[in-house]
Amino acid sequence: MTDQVDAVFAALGDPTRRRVLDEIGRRGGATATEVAADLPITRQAVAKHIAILSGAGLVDAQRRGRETRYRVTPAPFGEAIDWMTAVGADWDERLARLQRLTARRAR
Amino acid sequence: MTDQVDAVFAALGDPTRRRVLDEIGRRGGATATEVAADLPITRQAVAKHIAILSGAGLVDAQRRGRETRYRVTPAPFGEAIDWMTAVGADWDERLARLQRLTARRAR
DNA sequence: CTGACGCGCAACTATTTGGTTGCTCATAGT
DNA sequence: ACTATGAGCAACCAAATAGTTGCGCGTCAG
Repeated sequence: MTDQVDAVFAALGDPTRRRVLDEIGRRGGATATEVAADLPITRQAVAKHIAILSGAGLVDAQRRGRETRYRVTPAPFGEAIDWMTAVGADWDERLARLQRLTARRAR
Repeated sequence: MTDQVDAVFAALGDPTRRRVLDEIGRRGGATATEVAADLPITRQAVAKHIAILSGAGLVDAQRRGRETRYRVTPAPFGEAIDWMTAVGADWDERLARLQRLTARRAR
């Protein structure tokens, strides 16, 4: 339960990892080597990051032939947002509105 | 700019740190020693975590006498949510709705 | 004034982790 | 069949960091 949220925040905690996810999202899917081309790190480093993102359920792999293409699956974001609104809802009217919105979708 | 988002996600990346923030939020404000009482770590460790949370603007300190009481200031959550919705909006209808909501409040 | 309580700072340790290089394996193209 | 491209190990390195102990300082109560 919180396990999922843990994984999501841990995954998003690293800036490089967020850039990787961003890149995959912006392209509407990409391979590890494609992403690595736009970042100052090696393909293996990207692969590691993607593995972690995948572990958090934020990314979805589908191998076709010799290439593995990844897509963003932002569903787990919902729980992360839920947690944030739960912690801060009393303090901020906008967060309270978000809470109402996300609470309805829960389950 | 992204600096703020960086700090927020980095701060939330550690599970213990989220528990600290959670504890402060649930109590509606707390001191470092109070939080440490409920966690399996020392007061100093908690203090360090709070320092990082404070650096991210997620927590607000006010010293009164010999005790320093902290409150949650969840405003920075907004940018974090913005980032998430931006990455995943195409893929998830609920996120798209969140994006519309948060985009309006930007600035 | 004195003792206790709470905070902040500094030094040090151990683990995590982001990144690299080097290799092997499978698939695609010629 | 041969070569090149892309992915998946595995071992290794360096830096970051979560946590500890120890100390000194200000503040409240008797």
